[in-house]
Formats: sequence, C-alpha cells, structure tokens
Amino acid sequence: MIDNKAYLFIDFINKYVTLSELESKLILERVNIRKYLKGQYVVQQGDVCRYSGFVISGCTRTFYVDDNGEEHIVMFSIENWWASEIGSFVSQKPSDYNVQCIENTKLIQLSFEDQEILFKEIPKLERFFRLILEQAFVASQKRIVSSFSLSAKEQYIQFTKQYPEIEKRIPQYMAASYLGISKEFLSKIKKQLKM
Amino acid sequence: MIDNKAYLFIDFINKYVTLSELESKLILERVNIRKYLKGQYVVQQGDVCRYSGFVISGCTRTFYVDDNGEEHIVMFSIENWWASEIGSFVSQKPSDYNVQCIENTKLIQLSFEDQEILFKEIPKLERFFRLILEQAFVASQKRIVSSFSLSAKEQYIQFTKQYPEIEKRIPQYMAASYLGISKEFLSKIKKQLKM
DNA sequence: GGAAAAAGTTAATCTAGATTAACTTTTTTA
DNA sequence: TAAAAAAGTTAATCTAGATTAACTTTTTCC
Repeated sequence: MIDNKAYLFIDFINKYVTLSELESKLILERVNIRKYLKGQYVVQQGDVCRYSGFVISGCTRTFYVDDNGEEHIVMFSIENWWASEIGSFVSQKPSDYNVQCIENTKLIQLSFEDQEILFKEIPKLERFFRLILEQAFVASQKRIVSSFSLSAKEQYIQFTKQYPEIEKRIPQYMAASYLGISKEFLSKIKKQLKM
Repeated sequence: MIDNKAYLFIDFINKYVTLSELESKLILERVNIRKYLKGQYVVQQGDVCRYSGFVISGCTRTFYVDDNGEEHIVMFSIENWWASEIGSFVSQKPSDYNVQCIENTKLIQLSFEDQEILFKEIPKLERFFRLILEQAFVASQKRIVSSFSLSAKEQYIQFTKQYPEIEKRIPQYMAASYLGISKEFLSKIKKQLKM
C-alpha cells in the first residue's frame, strides 16, 4: 500500500490510540484502497462481508430490503467513517444488509484475516475498535430513543443538526428512508419548515 | 472480593477471551458486589455513571424520560448481561438514561478508574469489550430495522421469541414501552394472538 | 440540447396505533 | 384480610403519518 490518502486512516486511528511509525507501516501494508462508482455495491444482502471499509472519500448507505421489497436505510457513511457491515464481517456469515455507494467512493479495506493478524501484532487496535464501537453503540441507542420520543418533524430537525454534511449530500427520499417515514411526508415537513 | 458468584463474571469473560488464574484474580480484586432492592436506581438521568455493572442476579431496565415526562425503555438486563449506562460511563458525563432495578438485583461493579487500570494490566480485556460491543451494536441496529419494517404485532412476536426469559419477568406495560407502543395497544395485540 | 429517468410535490383518502376514560384483575402492604 | 395501589382490559374516538395517484422539477445521458 503506497500513497492515496491511506494516511487518513492512520490519522483517524491516532485520534483514539497512539501508533508508532512501525505500527502505522504494518497497518498500511495490510490495507487496500478500492474505488467504487456511484451505484456500486460494497456488500450485498446474503453475501459475506469480507472486508471492513473506511471511507477516504465519497458516501455509502447501508440498507435493508424487507419482505415487501421496501428499503430501510440503517446508516450513511462519509469520509472518516466506517462503511462495512459489522454483523456479517465479525461473524463471517451472510449479511442482512446492502452497502451501496451513493457517490463515487474510495475505501480503505482490510480483510477479516488481516485484521485478526493486526490485532495480534498491534494489540492496541483492539482498544481503538472498542472505543469506536462504544461511540457507534451509544449513537444507535440514541436513535432508538429519538424514534420513540420525537415526532417525524423533530427527528428530521435533529438529523439535519446532527449530520448537516450528510443531509446536504443525499437525495431527500433517502433521508426519509433513514428516518423511517415516507418521502411524501418528508416533503410536507420540509414545506412546513420553510414557512 | 471473595465469593458471591463473582465467578460468573469471570466465566462470562472466558467465553470471549482466555483468562489465566492470575488475570482472573486481578479482576476479582478490583470488582465489588452490590445489592439493590426492586425499585432502586443504579444510575439516574443527569448523574455520571461511575461503575459499569454486570448482572449476577435480578433484572434492570434502562430508560429515558422525555420532555413530556414519558418513559421509553431502551434495554433490559438480566443475568449475564451488562447493566450500565455506557454513554455516561465511557465519557464520565451526565447520563441521559436511568438504570433501575425491576427485581432485587445483584451486580458486579467496576469503577471507571479500575477498568482503565485493568485494561493496562490485562490488554485482552480490550478485546473482550470489543467483542461484546460488536454484538450489542449489531443487536441495536437490528432493532432499528425491525421498528421500521415490522408492524407492532410482528415486533412483539419477535421480542417474545428473542427474549422469552425477559418477557416472562417484566410487567406488560414495560414490554410496550420497550416496543415503543402504548400499553393499551399491546393488550389488544395479546388478545388477538390468543384467539 | 432534448428525451427519458429520477427525484420531489401536492392533495385526497385511509389506517395503525395513540388517547381517553371507565372498568376489572392482580399485587402489595398495613 | 381488607383496602389501596399497580397492572391490565375494553371500547370509542382521534391523529400522525401512510398510501395512492397525478403532477412538476431536476438530473442524467445519448
């Protein structure tokens, strides 16, 4: 692994733990950069997620297709965030979700096997992932609470405040899907908010 | 720390990583057992969660009280599970949630400071918590998807299948709160399911 | 640059689940 | 063991948001 902004990944890890030069090198030797075009899939429902992915540039959505064929967006990932299907990655079992690029996207990828090797070589990576997961879990719990305690309008406002960069980059119907409301109703909400 | 079923905690950790005798001893020296009566609070909204807690016996609920004074249950914890407010514990900032015992409950508690010391003494504990958090995060994501893609009735059925032991032990209105529906509507659903 | 596709809007109608309120059953406790 | 409190039920009414369908605007791409 040579250039290509892979250092962004190292910088990100360094926000949580301190990597030595050698450790950074060991990581960069194991990761691959992969480019996807808008619309392409990183993981498809039913496939095993072989790589965990860190977004260097672009944007992905993780979504579930239910029995009625309807899509439900679980998360978006932009620069400096994860874009993998953790459930499938850690169990190496078929994924329940799709991960699709909604912009041209550049990912840093690390295979399950290489990640395990790196955990042995650099135990503090365990700490890094623990800290990341703590954050992710807390955010996920918060989203559940919001969906129970706020109206659709309040949830939309919260979403725009919490993730303004994401809201600007995604089509409106995807925001609706993320919030668990119909696109028509989100349209109505936005109209109300303008007035 | 002497007896009192604290070994359950060690057994639980050993499901994820392998502890030596010495390591087990180091952990047991740091933890405390604490007993709570039904109704008592382990953490109150606004307080900092000083201890992470592992349930030896009993049951807790973690809930949020919204601006209208309504309670929303985020999770239940029974034997062999966590009963702490992770968001507050890891940041050592005031908690958004209450953790209350809904049965007489015995917890293994570990202070934030002691946990950090143990992470240094036993780095594989980082791995243990990473693995636990992966599970918790995946379950949390799944709950979000269910709330979007299933009807209240389907969600209730899923809940009873996924957590039959919990469903048996909690009052029905708490199950409704966990599912994000009114107790009256859950009553209706249960009636339908009986016929 | 124009046609087709994708995204967004509007309005009418519908419905899952909330709310209210009166009531019954179960549990707790003095 | 009785009365008070907590939990659960039932039914009528209400509403946030879904659905449907026709339409407009924006984006894509030959």
